[in-house]
Amino acid sequence: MTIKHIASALGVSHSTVSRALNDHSHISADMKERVRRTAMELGYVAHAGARTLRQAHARLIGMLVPDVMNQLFAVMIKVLAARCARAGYQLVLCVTEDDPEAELRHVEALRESRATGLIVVPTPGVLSKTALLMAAMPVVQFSRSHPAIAAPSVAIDGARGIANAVRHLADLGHRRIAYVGLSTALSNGAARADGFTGALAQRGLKVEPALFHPGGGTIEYARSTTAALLRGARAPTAIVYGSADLTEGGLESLRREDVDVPGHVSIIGFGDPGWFKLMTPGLSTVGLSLSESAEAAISMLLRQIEARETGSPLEPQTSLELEPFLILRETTAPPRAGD
Amino acid sequence: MTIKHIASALGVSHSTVSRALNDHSHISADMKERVRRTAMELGYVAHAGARTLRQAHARLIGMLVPDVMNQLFAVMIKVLAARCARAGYQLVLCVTEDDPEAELRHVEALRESRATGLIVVPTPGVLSKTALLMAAMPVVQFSRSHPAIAAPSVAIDGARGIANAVRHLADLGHRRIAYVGLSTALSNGAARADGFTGALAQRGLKVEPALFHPGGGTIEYARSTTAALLRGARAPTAIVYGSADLTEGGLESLRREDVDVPGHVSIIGFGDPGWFKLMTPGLSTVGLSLSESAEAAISMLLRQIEARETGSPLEPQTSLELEPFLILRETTAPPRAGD
DNA sequence: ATGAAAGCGCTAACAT
DNA sequence: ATGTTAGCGCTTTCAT
Repeated sequence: MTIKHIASALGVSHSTVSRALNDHSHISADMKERVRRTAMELGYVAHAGARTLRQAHARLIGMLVPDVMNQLFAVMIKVLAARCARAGYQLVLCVTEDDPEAELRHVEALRESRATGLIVVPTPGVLSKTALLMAAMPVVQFSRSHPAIAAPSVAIDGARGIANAVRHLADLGHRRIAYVGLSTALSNGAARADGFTGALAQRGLKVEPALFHPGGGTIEYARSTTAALLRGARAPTAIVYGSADLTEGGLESLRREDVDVPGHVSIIGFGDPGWFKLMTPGLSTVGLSLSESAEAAISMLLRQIEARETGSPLEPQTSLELEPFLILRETTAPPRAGD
Repeated sequence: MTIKHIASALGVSHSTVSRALNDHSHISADMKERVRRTAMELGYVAHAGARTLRQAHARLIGMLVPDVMNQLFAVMIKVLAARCARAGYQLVLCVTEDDPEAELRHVEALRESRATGLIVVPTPGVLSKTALLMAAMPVVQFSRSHPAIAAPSVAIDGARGIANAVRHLADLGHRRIAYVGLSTALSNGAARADGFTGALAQRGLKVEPALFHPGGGTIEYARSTTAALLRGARAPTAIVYGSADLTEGGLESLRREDVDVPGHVSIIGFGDPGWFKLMTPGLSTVGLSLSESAEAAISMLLRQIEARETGSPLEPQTSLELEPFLILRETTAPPRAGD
């Protein structure tokens, strides 16, 4: 079933059918109607591949994330899916699991599909070939950014978020504050770790290596690190977590060891999935504007795409960092007496 | 940059280049190597659209879900993404938000893209045109199923899961057990509600309309229904929830009203996101084999695709229901004295 | 082992 | 307002 079949069924040329289907202005309303009806009756389904053969791009937008279960990325996907549907794009979802090779394969496939644009959470080790391929399309980096990728980014100002948390604890009287955070190999992990050490310095405290763990992103990492921290000789009186997953792991450990929070240790998490407030006691945390940042990234991408299409000059896009805000619930208190 | 450029750069015909790139057996290893190198150097990127013009399908698999934040669907997406990448397919993610019109538009787009197959969580009101379009491709239904869609399904045996929960509570001595569940307009909602009433009957209890609320799927619905239940004249001594989101809403309400669980009411949730065990007290719930069911659905789809490709007869695929299992933690106890 | 040629379904420039 | 024609980049016979 192609436009040619429709054309011969109607005794017109296939270009008339094409124009009618595309709502071209020089086609009579009557003709458009007849074409649409026959297309319907014949069960015609346009061939997207044939169309992209004649056009520059396919109506596809790619999204590369390390993980779909992460709330931040899940929100991004949700918002992007909505915006894509509205703008007539299909969403191709690629999960990298932070593997640069997988990332490359996905970007190659996206280029072969002639995807119109791309939102990417780059892996720590983006390959040069990947960056090269990305240079050929509108791209926005999300949550993390990589110097090899010449594309604007939208992220959370994690340094500010963590610094706020640390200052709050220091002002409460804590001197031995621990950090369990993302690896500094990640741009966002590095920023958050800097926020931690910076705020400590600001309050005249120095980072104790035994309490500083910017070493991983998994629940398991936070679980074991937290357990070790609690058992350590000079245990911290407060712990700050550097991601939502890490917070979950820490909470598991605290629960398992039946630690008194905030009596024994104060805790500040990162991110705010709905269940944080359901904890007993309610978890204090660094709140993030997830959908705002997702929207910002998508708008940025759409602006690039539009500029490319209209050939307009597009003012150089500047990267964006959204402000986190401290949500104080019940897991912070002055340090235990004697500490 | 097309195979023709590569061809003339090498002084060979473009069909040789095509064959070399596709690792055709009649091409010398040397030629393959030279072609690949020049393709590389010239920055050649194959054109997927042109390829699908000559082939039956594009290497795309579609996934239609109502919502990406739901843990069950998130796991499905994660597993599907991994399997697709492994099998050389791209994953097109479509979010329906349970809107049949949106669902139709997505399926149309998928057909136009010549997607190879589709995993779908059907909306309650699947349009006949949607079903018609789906009939033209390998499909498997996930989590829910709709009679208009002639495709096998993989789901959780929610009736069993809920029935187990209810029996456990009845055996503990509860007589006034409430249910807050998904709408019966959904196939899975209907099954779970049936599981509830069936188990009640089995234990010689009858359903009290005031305690039976299979009316919605949102957190907000569970929050308000739970609040009303607790305030009611003949309040329940136990509440069973019919989905993970509903459980979360119920928990919010219980927390807000500072209800003693399980002293005052026993609670059994549905699903088991990691944080359920972190609640105080630890939440008893109906556990599900999420990734097993996701894997089963994908394998089923891949088998259909393969059968279609080899033209083999494919034994009629039978739908699958996975067994849930009760996870008893600390939110169930015998009813309060005097009840 | 390689080349020549046809054609997949569509859009668009150029007629009329 | 509609028709004619020429490709878009690729795979795939059919030749050689």
